[in-house]
Amino acid sequence: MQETVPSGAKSSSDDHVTQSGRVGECLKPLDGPLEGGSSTSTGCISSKPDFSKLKGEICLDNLSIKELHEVFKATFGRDTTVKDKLWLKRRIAMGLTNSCDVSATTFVIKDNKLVKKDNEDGFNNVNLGAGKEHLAVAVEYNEDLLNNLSSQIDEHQTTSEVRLGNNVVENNFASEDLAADQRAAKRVRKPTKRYIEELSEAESKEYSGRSIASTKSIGFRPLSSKAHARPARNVSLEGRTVNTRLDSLGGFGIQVPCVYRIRRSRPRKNVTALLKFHPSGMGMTATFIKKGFDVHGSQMDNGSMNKVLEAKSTPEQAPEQFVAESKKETTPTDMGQNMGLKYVDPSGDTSDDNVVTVPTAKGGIRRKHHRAWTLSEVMKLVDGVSKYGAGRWSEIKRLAFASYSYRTSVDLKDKWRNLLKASFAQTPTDKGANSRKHPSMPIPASILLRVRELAEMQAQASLPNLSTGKLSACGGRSVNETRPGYL
DNA sequence: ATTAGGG
DNA sequence: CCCTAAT
Repeated sequence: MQETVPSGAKSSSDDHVTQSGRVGECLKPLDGPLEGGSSTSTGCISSKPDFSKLKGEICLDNLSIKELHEVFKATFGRDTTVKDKLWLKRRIAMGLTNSCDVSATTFVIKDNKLVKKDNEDGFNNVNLGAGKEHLAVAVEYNEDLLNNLSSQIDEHQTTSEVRLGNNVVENNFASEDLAADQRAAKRVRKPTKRYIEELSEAESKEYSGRSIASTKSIGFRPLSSKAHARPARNVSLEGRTVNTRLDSLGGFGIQVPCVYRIRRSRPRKNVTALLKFHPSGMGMTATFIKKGFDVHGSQMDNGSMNKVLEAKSTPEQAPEQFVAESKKETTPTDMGQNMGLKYVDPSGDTSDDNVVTVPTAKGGIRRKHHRAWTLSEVMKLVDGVSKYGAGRWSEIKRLAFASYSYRTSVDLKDKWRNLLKASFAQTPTDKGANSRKHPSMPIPASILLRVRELAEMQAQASLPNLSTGKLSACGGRSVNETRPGYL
């Protein structure tokens, strides 16, 4: 590919330089666009940054956009979509020189310095001292730090006043870039109040420093605390945190930024539940899910072990907020396996949750809680409705579902709606019951029946004056006050 | 804060 | 389940 870029193809402004040969900064790039290009030439498809691109003198002016992209990748460890040549050059120059001072329009990088080609300085700068290795090392180092930091940086540059030496410059650029890319990708909608609430909640929990599972690796806290100028403001939009995952790419130890989402937590009260909280069900495999289901079937009495996770080993799989802190040490796969093996304690606490990632049509992925309704829960719901009437869900929740910290009143309502639908849909024909292919939810017919009865009663109760006309407008207050279960 | 509905 | 509009 690189041969397709003849020297003449570039602007004519440069070619004479090489002929002068006085210093020869651009010589190598022209022989083979980049030193080592021949050795790596076949693998243009390689997805990992090729640091050999950074060796030796770099004459950015002679590079095609494609090559610039490669250099960019080698420099920053990530791809860019920017097509602007000048931008790329400047950007790379800034990255390599670790400085913003790249006012020049032609770029030759050498020994960590920017060399202007028709400048006498170039001549004086010929001494190739001990620059090369330093360059490569420096790049890698910067990259590392950069990713670490930018992972903690919220996308709105709250860190602009952070001082961490020269690297700050670089980091801000990185985040700015990242933000730009994402903006181009998609404009996410503003988070709702609830999102923000729960996020901050999750964070405060994090800070409250509960003694979490044994394997919690701290690692990130100290750094992050430095990185945030304003921790309170740290919550990024749409509830995502950017973390880095250590990729073992070709032994380079490159850190690839990836996006996690903090677990959303429903429980707002019930502190005891929170205390018993423990991470579980992370990185489950398909077989594991099955296991979980079996257990569920055998003793579907507590709401704790209905875990349904997608069988993916992707990093965003990790459910709990500990994800934010566990990386570096354990690769995602490691973690998944460990956790998978030690799936623990389906004992009946009503507190833990789990997260499922749901692919969105727009390409995004979002996580949602999912907790299968157990039979006991359904029963409680049903007789809760029978007692207090459908619609009085806050009541039902408070009285009949006190022990279940999840299951908001809205959940109850939704479930009831679904039950109604199910009960009315399936009953007419008995065949319907048999025809269900999914072993998912047996749906005890008895309950369904009861649901239907209740539903009818509710319906009648809410239409008082049409019936016998005896009780309608008399007693307490509203018509809803009637309690079908007792009347 | 709760409810009712739509998605 | 999630998200919103109405109360």
